[in-house]
Amino acid sequence: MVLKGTEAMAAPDEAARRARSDARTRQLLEAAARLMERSGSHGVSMQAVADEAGVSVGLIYRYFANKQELVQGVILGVLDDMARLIPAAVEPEEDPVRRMVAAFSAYCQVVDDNREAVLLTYRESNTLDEEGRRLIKDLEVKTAQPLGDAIQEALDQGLLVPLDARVLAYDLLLIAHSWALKHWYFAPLMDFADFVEHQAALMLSMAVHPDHRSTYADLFGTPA
Amino acid sequence: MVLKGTEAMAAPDEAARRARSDARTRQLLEAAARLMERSGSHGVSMQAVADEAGVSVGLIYRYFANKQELVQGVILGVLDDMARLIPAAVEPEEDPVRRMVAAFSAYCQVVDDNREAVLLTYRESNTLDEEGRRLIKDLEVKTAQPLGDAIQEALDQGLLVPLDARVLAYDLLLIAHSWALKHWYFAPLMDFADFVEHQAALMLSMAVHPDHRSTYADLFGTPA
DNA sequence: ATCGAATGAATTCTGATTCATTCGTGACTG
DNA sequence: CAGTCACGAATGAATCAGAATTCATTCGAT
Repeated sequence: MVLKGTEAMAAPDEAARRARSDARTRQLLEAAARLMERSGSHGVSMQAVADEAGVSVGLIYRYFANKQELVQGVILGVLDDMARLIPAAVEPEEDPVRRMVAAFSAYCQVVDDNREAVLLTYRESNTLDEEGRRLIKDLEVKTAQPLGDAIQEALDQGLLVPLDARVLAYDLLLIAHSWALKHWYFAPLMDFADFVEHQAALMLSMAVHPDHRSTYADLFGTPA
Repeated sequence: MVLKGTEAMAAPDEAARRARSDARTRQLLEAAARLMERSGSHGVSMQAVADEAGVSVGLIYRYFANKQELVQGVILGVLDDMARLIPAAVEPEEDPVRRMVAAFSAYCQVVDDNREAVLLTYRESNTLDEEGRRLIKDLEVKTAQPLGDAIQEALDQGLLVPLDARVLAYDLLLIAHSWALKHWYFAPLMDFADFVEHQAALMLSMAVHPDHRSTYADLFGTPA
C-alpha cells in the first residue's frame, strides 16, 4: 500500500519536476544565446551566463554537463527554429516555383531574425565533438529539405532547366546564410527586402525553363 | 666621421636584420597556420606554435605582440595568397565571360588548396579587434575584385542579362567558399572538378544573355 | 666586449568545474 | 496543527588547469 501510494504520487511529481526542469533549461539557453550571439562562446564565461540568467554558476552544471553541452544546446535551438518555421512558410503555396521562392524567402527571414545565431553556428560548430557536429549537420540538411523538395517538384513538372536539385538547394541555403555571413558587405548595398527579392530573381532567371518564364514574370523584379 | 661610419654600416646592417626578421616572421606564421588550420586558434597554444616552429615561446613575442596578432597574421597570409593568385589566373583570358569563369575557377582552386585556412577565416575573424576585422574585410573585397571586374566588362559589352555585378560577384565568392564551408555536404556528391564545372555552368546559365549563350556552349557542361 | 637574438622557467590570469553548505517545500507524526 | 524530517534545488567560494605573457639569463656573431 505504501509502495502503491508513493508510486501514485510519483507520476504527477515527476511531471511537475520535468516541467520546472524544462523551464530552467530554456531559461539558461536563452541567457546563453543572448550573450553568445553577441560575443561568441569563447567570449562568454559560465559566470556571465549565470548572471544573465539570474542564477548561480553551479546551477548550470545541474542542467548541462559542461560548457560544450551548453553551446551545443544554443546552436541546436536555432536550427530547431528553422526546422519549424520554414516548412510552415512553404506549406500554403501550391505552385512548385512559388514554393521555391517561399522557402527561400522564409529561410532568409529566419536568418535575418537570428543573424548573430547563424554566425554562431559557423563559428562554434567546430568546437563541438563529433557527435555534436553530426547532429548539427543533420539538422541543417533537414532545414534545406523543403527547398530541395520544391525544386525537385518543379523539375519533375518540367518547369526548370536541367540541374541538380541538391546542389541548387544548398547554394540557395548558403546565399540565405550570406545575409548573416556577409552582412557587412550586403547591408550597405541594399536592405533586407531588396536582398531577398534580388537573390530570388537571380535564382529564377537561372533556374526557370525559358518556356515558363512568362508565368513568373511578377517574381523577377527589376535588377540593376 | 665616426657618425658617418656607423651610418654607412647601418644601411646594410639594417637590411640584413630585416631579412632575418622577415624569415622568422614567415617561419612562425607557417607553423601557426599548419596547426591552426587543423584545430582553430583556440585549440593551439603559443607553446605548441613554438614547438612546431622549433623555437621557444618567448621568441614569438619578439615578433608578435600577442596571440591575437599571430592569428591575424595567419588569416592575412591566406587572403594575401588569394589576392596574388587570382589576378594571375584571370589575366591570360581575353573574353570577359571566359575571364569570369577563369576567376571563379581560380577562386575555387585557392579555396581547395587552403580549405582549412578558409574555415579559419570564418571561425576566427570575430575574435580580432575592429582594426583587424577591417583589414580582413578590405582584403576579401579585394580578392573579389577580378571577378567583379570581369562581370562588369561582360555587362558593358551586353553579354549578360541585367544584374548587379557586386552582388553576383559576392554570391560566387561565397559559393567558392562553400567548397570549404560545406565540404562535408558537397564532397560526397561530387569531386572538386565536378563542383567547379557544375557551379560555373549554373552561373553562366543564370547570367549570360540568351542571345550569346551559343558562343559559350562549351562552358555549360551537362548537368544532372 | 657588446648587443641583439633566443631561451624557458616562473608568474599571472582567466575561467571552468567542484562541492560543502544552505534553502525551500512537501510529507509525516505526535 | 505545529514541529521536524527528508530531499532535491540552488548557492558561490574554493579549487584546478591550462595557457598567455614576462623577464632574468644565456648565446652567438661582429
